[in-house]
Amino acid sequence: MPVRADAQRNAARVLAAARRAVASTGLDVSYHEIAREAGVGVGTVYRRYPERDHLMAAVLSDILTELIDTAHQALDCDDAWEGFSLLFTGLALRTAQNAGLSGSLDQHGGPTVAQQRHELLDLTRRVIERAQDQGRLRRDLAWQEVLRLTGAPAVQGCVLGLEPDPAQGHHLVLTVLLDGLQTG
Amino acid sequence: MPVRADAQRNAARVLAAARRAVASTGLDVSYHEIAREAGVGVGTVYRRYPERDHLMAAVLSDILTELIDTAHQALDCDDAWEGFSLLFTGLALRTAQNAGLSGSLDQHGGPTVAQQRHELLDLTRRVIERAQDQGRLRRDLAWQEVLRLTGAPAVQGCVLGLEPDPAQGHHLVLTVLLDGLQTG
DNA sequence: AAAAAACGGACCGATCTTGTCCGCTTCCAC
DNA sequence: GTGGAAGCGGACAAGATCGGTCCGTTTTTT
Repeated sequence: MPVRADAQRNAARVLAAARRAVASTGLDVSYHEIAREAGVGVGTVYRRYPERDHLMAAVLSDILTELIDTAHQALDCDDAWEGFSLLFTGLALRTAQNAGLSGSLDQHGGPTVAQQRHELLDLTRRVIERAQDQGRLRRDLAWQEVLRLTGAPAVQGCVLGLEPDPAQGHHLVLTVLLDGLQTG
Repeated sequence: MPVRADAQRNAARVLAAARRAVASTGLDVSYHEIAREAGVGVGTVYRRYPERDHLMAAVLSDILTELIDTAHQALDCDDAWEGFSLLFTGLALRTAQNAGLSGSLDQHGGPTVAQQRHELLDLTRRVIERAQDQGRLRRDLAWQEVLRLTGAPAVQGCVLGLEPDPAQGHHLVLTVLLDGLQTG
């Protein structure tokens, strides 16, 4: 007996809703809110993911899959700087969108997530080192340090009450960061 | 009849605790948590600040006072770039430390806070424009945009699980940002 | 030493979260 | 069609947390 059609549809809805909810609220978002966001009952969410960690692992895996794809595209660019910019932008935007995630990837998420993260990390290192080899990217920063900079645009707001324009804001930070990362 | 000694001591404790609590949790931190942090009973906190807005105004005013001081130091520097770097670093660090504040300065905080913010904003604009006049700071960014960039290092964590080294991390982001902001 | 001032935290009601349970609905096989 | 299994939804119980009060106790001052 195959999986019922409505079950499959709802499973997709729940995962998508969970991604949105985690992005806006953080990893500690409640099941009820995810259910509301998905337009299903809480029971459905609990039935699909009896363990909170499984849900979070699914969400994280979803995000990592997209990033890994971007990393492959970056490696396919002939121009190493172009590839680096592409991946750096992708990482920064994802980080910003999922600011609530913090560093808690370790706790939640099983071996799959760990493996995906390792894969992404390896791809990223290659993108960065390649750009450095071509002399386009500052060499005074280790690749881990460059990576850490992708978190910079994850700005929530500003003490000074300036409206954080999400569309232009990110673009602005990224421009200055990339200019700062380029070799003179 | 003068203010009792223990009352004075506790008032200071509460304000300091509130600053710490707001910095780590945000403006919506609970009175109970502030009391716990301060090592006093909740009653004491409520007695001192019956209105939540008054407490938050006190906290914000405390922070703004420090920043205004930094801004004056910046204007005192003969080298405009040096002054800009000083203020930019100060703003960025404070922003990072108080990431939870978001843009909600407007709601909370009375006229004093508003006035202080205005003063800080004005000083900052002068520091930035002076550096641009001396040809040391990129002119393709309006001063408001430069200011917005100070929020960039307010990184909570990284999707990739790299430990966000608070000491070195900030320094790193700031270095690259400042390099990106400098004129070629 | 006694009055005044301040303190602490138990306590109350309201709100929010986790997790369960069961009557109702939807789907699939025949 | 139709019957029964699989899935659904959301009311509900139990626990945590929050804002805010109140009063017996401690501390300070005179």
